[in-house]
Amino acid sequence: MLTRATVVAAPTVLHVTRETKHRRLLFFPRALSHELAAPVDADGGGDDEGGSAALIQALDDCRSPRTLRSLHARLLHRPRLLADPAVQIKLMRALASCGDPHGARRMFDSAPNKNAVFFNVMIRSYVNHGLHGHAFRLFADMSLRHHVRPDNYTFPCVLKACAGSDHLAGGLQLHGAVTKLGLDTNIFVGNTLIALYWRCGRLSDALRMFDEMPNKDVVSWNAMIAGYAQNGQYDRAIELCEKMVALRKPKPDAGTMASILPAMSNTNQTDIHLVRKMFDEMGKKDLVSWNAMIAIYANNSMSAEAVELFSRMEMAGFEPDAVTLASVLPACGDLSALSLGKKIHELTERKRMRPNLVLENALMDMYANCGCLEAAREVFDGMKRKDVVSWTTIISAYGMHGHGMKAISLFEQMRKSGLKPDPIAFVSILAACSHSGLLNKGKYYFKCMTECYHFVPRIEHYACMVDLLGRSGHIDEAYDFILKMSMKPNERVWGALLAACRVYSNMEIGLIAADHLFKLVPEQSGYYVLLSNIYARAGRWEDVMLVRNLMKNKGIKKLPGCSNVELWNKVHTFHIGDRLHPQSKEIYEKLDVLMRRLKELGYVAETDTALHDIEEEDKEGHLLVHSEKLAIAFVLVNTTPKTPIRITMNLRMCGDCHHAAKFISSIVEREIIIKDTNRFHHFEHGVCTCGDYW
DNA sequence: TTAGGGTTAG
Repeated sequence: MLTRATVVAAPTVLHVTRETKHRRLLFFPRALSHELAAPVDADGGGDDEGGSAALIQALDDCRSPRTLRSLHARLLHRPRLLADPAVQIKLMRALASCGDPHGARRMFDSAPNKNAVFFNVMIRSYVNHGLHGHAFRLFADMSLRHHVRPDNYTFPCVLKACAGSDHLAGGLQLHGAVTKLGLDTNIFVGNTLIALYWRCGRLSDALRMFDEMPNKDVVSWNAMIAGYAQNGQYDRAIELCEKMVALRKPKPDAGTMASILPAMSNTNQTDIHLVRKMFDEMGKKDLVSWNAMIAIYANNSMSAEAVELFSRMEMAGFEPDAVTLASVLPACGDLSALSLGKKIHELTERKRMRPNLVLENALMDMYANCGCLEAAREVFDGMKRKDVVSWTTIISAYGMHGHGMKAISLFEQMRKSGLKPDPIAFVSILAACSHSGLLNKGKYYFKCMTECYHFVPRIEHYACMVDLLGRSGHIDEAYDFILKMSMKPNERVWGALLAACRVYSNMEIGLIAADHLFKLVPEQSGYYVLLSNIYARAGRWEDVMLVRNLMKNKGIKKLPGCSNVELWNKVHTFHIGDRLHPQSKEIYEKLDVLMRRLKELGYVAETDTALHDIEEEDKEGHLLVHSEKLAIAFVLVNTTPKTPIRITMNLRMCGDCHHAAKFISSIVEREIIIKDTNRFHHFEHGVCTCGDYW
C-alpha cells in the first residue's frame, strides 16, 4: 500500500534519477544502489516479502501517472525486485497504461536480455496508443535484429496495428507468415484476422476465416456480429446473435451487447427483447454492456426504459461514465426530465468529465429539449471546442424555440468559423426557417445546400421545404414541389402538406395528401383527425361523420391528448377533464378563478379549434378542461410566484389553449413554456415566441 | 493477447 511518505518522497527520488546521465541505470538500480542515499537492507529490498507483493499488485492496478511515479520511486529502492524481468514488464505495462508509451520504450531499451514477452508488451503499448508505425518497426526489429521469434501473442497485436491503419497488404503478408508457423489455428490470431478482414472490407475472407476456425469462442462470434453490424448488414448481425443464443454455446457476453449495438437503431420490439433477454441472462455485466443496453433503448425512442435502466445500473453499483451519460441525456430531453438532466450535469462537473465534446453536445441538447434555452446556450458558450454537431444542436434549439433569426445568425457564424455544415445542419436551419415563417431564407438555404455545397437533397430536406411552403400559405407551390421531387414522398412530406391544408382550409389538396397518407400509414390516427378538421371547418358535417365511422370500422382510436409536468422529481400527467389527481379540487378552483379573470380581460374561447376533437361535441366547457390548462393550474397551485411553468404534451397544442396561455402568462406574470410534438411555445407578457404561427 | 460502447435534424 502507498503511504503518505512514499508519495511525498517520490518527486525527490525522481529528481535524482533524472539528473543522472546514465539513463539506463534508472531502471536497473542494482548497479546504481551504491549511489542511492536511501537505506537498503541486507537482501537489497526495503520491505518484507508481503511489502513486495503489495508493491507488485499496486503496479498491476496502477492507472494514474501520479501513483505510478510514487511506485516507481519505491522500486528504485528495491534493486533486487527491479532486476526481476517480470517486474520490469509490469512497470512497462503500467507506464503504457498511464499514457506514457515512450517511457515504456526507455524501460524496454534498458533491459539487457529481452525475450518475446518484452517485445509483445512493447508492441502492444504502441498499438494501444495508435502508434502503428512504431509497432511495425519494432516487430521487424524483433526477428531481424534481435533474433527473437514472434509468437502467438505477437501476431494478434501486429494484426491489430494493420487493421487500425487499414494496412491490408501487411495483414495478408502476416496471414501467410502465421500459416507457415502453424499459428493460424490459434484462436487469438484467428479472431484478430476476422476483425482485420472486416475492417478492410473483405467480407468473404472474414467469413471463410470464421467458418474454418476449428475452435470458435465468444470473441470470434462477436467479431462477426460487429462486422455485420458495422457494415450495415443489420439483419445478418441480429441473425447471428439469435443463432448464438439458440446454440447456447458460446454464451453471449458483455462484448456481444456492444457488438450488436450498431444494428439496433430503429429496430423492432422483437429484436430489442432478444437483446434485453441476453442482457438479463448475462453472467458478468460490465460497464460497456450496461451502456450498450441503455443506448439501444435511447436509440429506439424508448426513453423511459433508458432512464429506468440507468437508475438500475446505479443501484447495481456501477459508476456511469461519459458514454453512459451521453446516452441517457437524450432520453432525459425526450421525457423533459429536467431534474434528472440537471443531476447528470452536476455529476459531470463533480467528476470533472468536461471538456468532452460528445457529452457537452448531449447536455446542450438535453437543456434545449427540456425547454431551457438559456442553459443550453451557457453550455454552448462554455465549450472549448465545437464541432458541427454542437452548432447543429444550438441552431435547432433556437429554431424549435421560435428564434429563427438567431438560428440563422448562428448558422452563418458556424460557416465563418470555417466549419462546413453537413446535411443534418441544413435540416436544422430549414426547420428553423419553417418554424419562424422565414420563407425566403428557407428557399435560400435549400438552394445554397444544393448549389454551393452540392448536397443531394434527402427526404428530410424535402419534408422541411414542404412544411416551410405550406405553413406560409403556399399550398399549391408545396404540392408542385412534391410532384417534382426526385424520390417518392414519404409520410412526413404528405403529413406536412396535410397539416398546412388544415391551417389554410384547402380541401382539394388536403384530400390528395390524406389519400396518400391513408395508404402509407393506415393506422395513424392523427391524419384522420386532421382530415376531419378540414371537413369541419368547411361545415361538411356529413363527411366528418364519414371519417369518424371509417376510424371506428378500422378500429383506429384517436390518441388521447395529455400534458406532463415535472414537480418534486415526479412526472404528473393530466388528461382532458381529468379529476384523478389528488389535488383535483384545488386545480379546478384555480382554473375557475383564472378563466373569470381571463374573460374580464377580453378572452373569448376559440371554439373553432374544438373541432380538433371528433369524438366529442366540443363546446366551450370542454375546452376549459383541456390537459394544458389543467397542467398550468396545477403548477400555479404548487409553486411560488415567478417560477416558470414547463409543460410537455403528446400532441400539437390546441389553438384555444395557446390563446389562453398568452393571457395567463400576463395575468400571473409567469413564463409558460409548452413543448408540443412540433416545437416549443414560450409565453411571456401575453406573447408567444411562435408569433401565433405554428 | 483477440472483438465491442456515447452527441445533432424532422
